[in-house]
Amino acid sequence: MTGTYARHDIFQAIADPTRRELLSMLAEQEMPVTAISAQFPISRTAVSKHLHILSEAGLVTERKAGRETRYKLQPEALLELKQWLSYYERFWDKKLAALRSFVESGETQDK
Amino acid sequence: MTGTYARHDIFQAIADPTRRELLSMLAEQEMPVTAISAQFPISRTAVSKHLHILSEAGLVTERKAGRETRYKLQPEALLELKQWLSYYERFWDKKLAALRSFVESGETQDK
DNA sequence: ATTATATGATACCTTTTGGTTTCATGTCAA
DNA sequence: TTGACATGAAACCAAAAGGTATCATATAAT
Repeated sequence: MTGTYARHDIFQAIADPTRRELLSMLAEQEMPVTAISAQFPISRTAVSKHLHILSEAGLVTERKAGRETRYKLQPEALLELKQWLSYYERFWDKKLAALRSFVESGETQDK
Repeated sequence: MTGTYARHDIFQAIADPTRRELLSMLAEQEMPVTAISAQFPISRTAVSKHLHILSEAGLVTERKAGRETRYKLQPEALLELKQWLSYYERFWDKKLAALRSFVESGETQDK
């Protein structure tokens, strides 16, 4: 955590397990920093830095409400990941198809 | 890169841009280390380390063939990522549904 | 007005990461 | 069997990452 939050992309953002936990915690409820960090063994400052990284990657939104800052999930940001993944899905689909036809041809031989 | 490759998970593995490039390069063809590293501006050793990390995460397979080691994509490993993502898809689906009904109710009022 | 709360900003520290260079080893070819 | 090629392994390095503690500031509550 560098202090100058220099453009983390979504892949880096979700690489950290703590940040993935943060995302799941913020999926259903909007929460302020103190309430969030109470759920973690690390300091409030550390949690706050993770939240900034997630925010920078567009995965959560920050909203000031009086003296607190409330965070919640911005699920649309995960679309980029979904698209990245979809490119590779065809490769595992291809392998599954190959396996299926192999099994089927095996059955044909047996009959 | 630590030398002792201590269990990288798939999220860490895909966090690095070089490693993501490696994956796309190995998606179609199986390739040996030297041929792979010729495509990158970094040293062969560095590429080799990235390949080990990907291999450890199950994203590529290593196969020794004579004096060379050939790598290729193991696309099934990405299933874990797909499952993680699918949990969040319902959140953005929910938002889309809310938006749609808002737009529709607006149209109703206009008529 | 004064105190307590919620958070951000800084400075600092340690470990991990991504990279390099050099050396060792196994394999192929002449 | 000697040399060239493909890799792995080790030692080392600078920068980034994750974390802490402390200080400053804005907002609420008494």
